[in-house]
Amino acid sequence: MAEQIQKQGVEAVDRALALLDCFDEGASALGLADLARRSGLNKSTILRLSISLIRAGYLNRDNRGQFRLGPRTWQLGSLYRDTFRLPMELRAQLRTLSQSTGETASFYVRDGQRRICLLREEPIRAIRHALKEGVSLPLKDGASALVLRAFSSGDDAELGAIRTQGYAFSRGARDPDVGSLAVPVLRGHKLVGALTLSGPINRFDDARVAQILPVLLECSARIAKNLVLPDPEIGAALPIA
Amino acid sequence: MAEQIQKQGVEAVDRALALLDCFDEGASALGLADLARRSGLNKSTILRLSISLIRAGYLNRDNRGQFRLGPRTWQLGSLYRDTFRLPMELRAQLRTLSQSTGETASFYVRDGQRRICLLREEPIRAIRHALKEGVSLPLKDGASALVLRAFSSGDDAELGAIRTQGYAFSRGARDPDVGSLAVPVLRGHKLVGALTLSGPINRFDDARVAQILPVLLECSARIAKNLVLPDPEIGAALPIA
DNA sequence: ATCTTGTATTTCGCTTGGCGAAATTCTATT
DNA sequence: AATAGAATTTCGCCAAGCGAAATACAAGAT
Repeated sequence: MAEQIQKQGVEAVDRALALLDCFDEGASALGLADLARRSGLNKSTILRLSISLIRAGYLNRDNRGQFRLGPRTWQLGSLYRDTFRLPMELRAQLRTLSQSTGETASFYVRDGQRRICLLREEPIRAIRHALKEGVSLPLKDGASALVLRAFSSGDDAELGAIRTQGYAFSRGARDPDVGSLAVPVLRGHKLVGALTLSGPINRFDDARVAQILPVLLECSARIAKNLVLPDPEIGAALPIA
Repeated sequence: MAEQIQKQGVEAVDRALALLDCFDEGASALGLADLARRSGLNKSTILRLSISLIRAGYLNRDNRGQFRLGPRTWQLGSLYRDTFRLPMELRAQLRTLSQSTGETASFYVRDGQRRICLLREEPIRAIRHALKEGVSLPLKDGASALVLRAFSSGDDAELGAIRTQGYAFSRGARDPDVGSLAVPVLRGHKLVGALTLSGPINRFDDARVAQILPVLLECSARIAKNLVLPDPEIGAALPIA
């Protein structure tokens, strides 16, 4: 009774993608040895895989032979973002929202059983919620998670309350230091994403919420007005299982 | 003397990445059959490869079984973008630049023998230069290409002129309908990228250039001032050969 | 209800792609 | 020159993964 884990997929591809996973904020350039250490792969394997990755533009090698991410990642990512057919002013809206409230404004979309931070704008302020674009978070806790679930077709349960009040508020649910307030952005009756304001928990009390909620709602309405009509028919993807 | 093309890299990886290439503006959701047609791969191969791609988040299947790009693409892309350590206000700067001039403002970086449009902001105007973020263009023609080459270490030749005048202007070099004006953004003496304004060729005559060049230069200076000091040591990547 | 057509998924035996230890070459540093 | 650390190439063995074909599923049409 050795291994019961079901192996599926294509090994070589798993490994190649694992190489890309080696990069992160702190490591934007990695030598062959670094990559080998981080990925646990044999150097010759890495070299072989890298040929394919480089050819396709996902990876690059600079002057010194260091590996770096390639431009294709950004291109593909942009394509993914465009999938949601968001109005191009959305970013500007987030920015004004962030400036007028002094908190981090972000836009989340649902992807299967996760939520993705598609866009984000931070205020210029010492203490603020630092949030990286692109991060994938669980759909379990947090104001945006609640909104995304409450307004998704299918999913429902006791989230009816949120659906009627039209917003969600959470204090320290996912991260004990963070408070957040989220409202849905709808195209007709279909959910597009969640518009969220978040910051240090102590700044998010009931009084403050009462103060910023109207701003948030008004912004959401403004965004919805600018959504192009053709519905991309995205529909919540199936759980990645 | 059959085939002389040198085969290298890992076949399975090439194929998996080829799957991702099947998606584009017009095709954000593809059925298995579509994918097979576009990629030329066997359906069972696609299914097998897709398991790995889905597991890693590069691909997704929606309710109807259609394939879509997954969130990891955006995450990786954002990581690539952050590699350049650009000030977060850069986007806002582009926006004001675009608004005050009425043309498309963009920021290009060099990546090997190509230039990548990292960020872009378009004006709200009937006729404008539509440019997609993430696109990779040759380093041959266009104002931004000239700037990127003129200010890269190593590369030089007769581009000295551009280096001394501090900007490049091009009319219809790459695309016959487009005119563009570009200036470098420098961190110390090292090139970070090119700041560019582009639009329909007829709006880009000498008089106009004289008018917008100062705005562009001033914007570049403002951006440079906000660049965080630690140089990421990017260095032009080697040609993809 | 029964065909029909298009699409998706699973099976399975054969073969070739690709694995990785070790040898080799490159490039600093002392 | 000598040493060491990193990058690259070689090559024989074997299982990973290929794909044709069979099967299952879904949606109209009759």
